[in-house]
Amino acid sequence: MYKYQSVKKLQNHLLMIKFNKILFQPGELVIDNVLHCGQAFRWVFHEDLRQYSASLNVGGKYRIVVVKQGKDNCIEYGTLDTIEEDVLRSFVESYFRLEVPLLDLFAKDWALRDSRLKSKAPLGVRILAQDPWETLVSFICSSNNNISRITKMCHALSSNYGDKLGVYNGVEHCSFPSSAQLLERASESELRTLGFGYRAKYIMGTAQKMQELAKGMLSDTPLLENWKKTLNYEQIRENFMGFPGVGPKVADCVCLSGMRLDHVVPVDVHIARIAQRDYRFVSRKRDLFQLQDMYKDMPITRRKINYELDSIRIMFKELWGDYAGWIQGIVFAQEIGKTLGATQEGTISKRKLEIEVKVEEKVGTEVVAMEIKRRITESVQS
DNA sequence: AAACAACCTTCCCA
DNA sequence: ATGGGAAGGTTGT
Repeated sequence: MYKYQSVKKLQNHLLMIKFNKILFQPGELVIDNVLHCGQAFRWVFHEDLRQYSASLNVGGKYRIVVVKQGKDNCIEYGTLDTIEEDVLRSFVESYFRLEVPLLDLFAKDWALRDSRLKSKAPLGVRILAQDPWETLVSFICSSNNNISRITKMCHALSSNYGDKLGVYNGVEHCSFPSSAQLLERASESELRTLGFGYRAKYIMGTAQKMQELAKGMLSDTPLLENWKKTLNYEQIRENFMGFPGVGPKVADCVCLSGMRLDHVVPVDVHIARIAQRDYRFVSRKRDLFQLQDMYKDMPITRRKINYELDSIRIMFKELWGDYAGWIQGIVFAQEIGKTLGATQEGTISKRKLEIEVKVEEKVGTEVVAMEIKRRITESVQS
């Protein structure tokens, strides 16, 4: 009897969350695809509610945010927190970069620049505006690693070393730890016992380096945001590669998904394969010399860069333009397919799901949607 | 500058 | 069932 009541109470509590909507064109944003394409690792999927929840840095403070895909071309968002409605709304808009017109850019710019894209659909895949410090640490975890374990590691960081924020639908949410909190609460050996492997040293080293850079002043996200005000992309990347465990790929991921540098194309093994297989990329001596000259005053970049991969990045930047990183996100998602997510029990299961196709309205016929789906399945298998 | 082994752990697949 | 290989790389030689 009591049990039943408490369950009832819990459900009522859930219902008390007020969801608000943000409307957009059909296909502008497909949450399932965006949150599973390997740029965000701490969203929890609630299968029963068809909702996602996470703790996110909203204006300098981590808060629980809940989102779900609405029925008619919209996202619904809510929170347990006491945030003013317009603050949360503008946060969600900027987190999903809704000011960027994905479909327009795709049709009127990207597909014209690159005829290979004409046969593809953006599938609502967007680049997020994530917290820079969390993005930096998350992608340090990503090196030579699979998404399943990266997800576990990011959750382990917040639940072990972050601040408790509250429970949503049975899932406890914690903030992502600051560099100071990591230094205070974590250690390399403990991280190793938590399964971080050799990345344990990188994470503690990066937290340490961040504290040194801050010199007691601004640190973490505010410090990294300041880089954007005074430095160009190459300088920002040079700075990021000053952290241990951060090479060109990780630095570029943080630039794109944490610093909103939309033209940056992180070149991993898959993008390199696509460049050679689909775009007939061959490195040219002249380009490599040019790059060496460009980086002559950047010692860290010179030490860590792979010139061949960097010239792939530049090829795509020149082909795809100011939003090259967004196109990379779309191409990558189609190459890899959707992989996994966290369920409400906290268990993370590998499940090779097809990318959901929700572009029927836009494209028109179901035949086209089927064709896209078939192509994705093909690319996942290969 | 470029190539290559080593690196932690987990998951997948033969 | 059991073992090699890969996973959105980085580091040191």
